[in-house]
Amino acid sequence: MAAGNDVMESRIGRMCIERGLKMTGQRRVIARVLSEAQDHPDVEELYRRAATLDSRISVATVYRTVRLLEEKGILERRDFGGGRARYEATEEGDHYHLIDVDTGKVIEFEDEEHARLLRRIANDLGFDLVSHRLELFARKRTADTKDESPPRTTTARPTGRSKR
Amino acid sequence: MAAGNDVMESRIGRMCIERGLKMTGQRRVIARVLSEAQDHPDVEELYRRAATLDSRISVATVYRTVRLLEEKGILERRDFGGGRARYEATEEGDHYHLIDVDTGKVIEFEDEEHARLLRRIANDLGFDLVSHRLELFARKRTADTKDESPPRTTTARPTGRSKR
DNA sequence: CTATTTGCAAATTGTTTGCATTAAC
DNA sequence: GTTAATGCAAACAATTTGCAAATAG
Repeated sequence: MAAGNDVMESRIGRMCIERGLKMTGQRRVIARVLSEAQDHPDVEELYRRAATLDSRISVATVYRTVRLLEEKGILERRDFGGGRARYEATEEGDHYHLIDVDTGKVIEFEDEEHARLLRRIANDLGFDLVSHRLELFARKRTADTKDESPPRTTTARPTGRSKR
Repeated sequence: MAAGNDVMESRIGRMCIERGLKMTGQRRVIARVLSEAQDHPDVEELYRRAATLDSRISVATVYRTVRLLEEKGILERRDFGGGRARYEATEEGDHYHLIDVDTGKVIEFEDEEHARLLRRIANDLGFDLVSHRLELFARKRTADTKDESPPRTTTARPTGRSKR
């Protein structure tokens, strides 16, 4: 394995540079943490992970950084309930989140049909869709539950990333 | 016009009684304010309106009351961004909100197809849908924008209530 | 060098809570 | 009467900010 795990700028670090952001030590660390996150951490958690890599970092800086990166379009803020904002790197194409109400685990999925439907709805009301928010809160299906949904074929599918 | 605007219990006031809640003066006032609201007021706004009708009322009571009514299923809490919770009376059938990003105005709409689609998505992922959240953020269509949506007929339609 | 960024602690914002007092039922 | 509800102010949790010191470019 060849991965300059300390010399090379993280993916998000590179994006920061592209946008002309000053790369301080703490910013680089936070960028790395964000680049490596496979979940949707809140600021507290980001701070914890960042502090592990470099202890001279403060929560205030984490707050300032995520806000900055959100403004730059590098990050997206999510609200899965529970009062604290959670973050994930901006990705191509919309995806949505299903939150397991029992475990808090977050599952991502895509759904083309859905995105189209929303755009149409806004259009029908005389608006252009700027953005939207969708969260499903659900519970793992119990073995016995019979399939009651229409027989139509599915467009939904998990994107693979599974979350805390 | 015949409307005992002070003698009769408001719609939500009646619901409180049905569920055996003790009807204090302030609770009655808050219930009336909620019953008459045609929008999605936050606590601050509810407090302002309630205080107009009866000044001996405190924000704490408004907070306690909306929480109570939400637990009782009489009210629903919404989050349209902006940090504060907003409330509206529980209604039959799901409806969604489109927030005009320029004016902050909220438009409600229903969409049967949509609700079905969400249930199916959860199902396909192996879950039973417990609840969901959907908000559209949009901008009034500029006159020139051509219709680019599929020619299929619409299921979305405004429910009539238009909001702040 | 100069403009930004950081740390720290204090400040803000939305909301909750403890406790003595008041009011429903 | 008793139990629950209220007001007030203090407590909280998440996030923001002022300012002097540190640092990237």
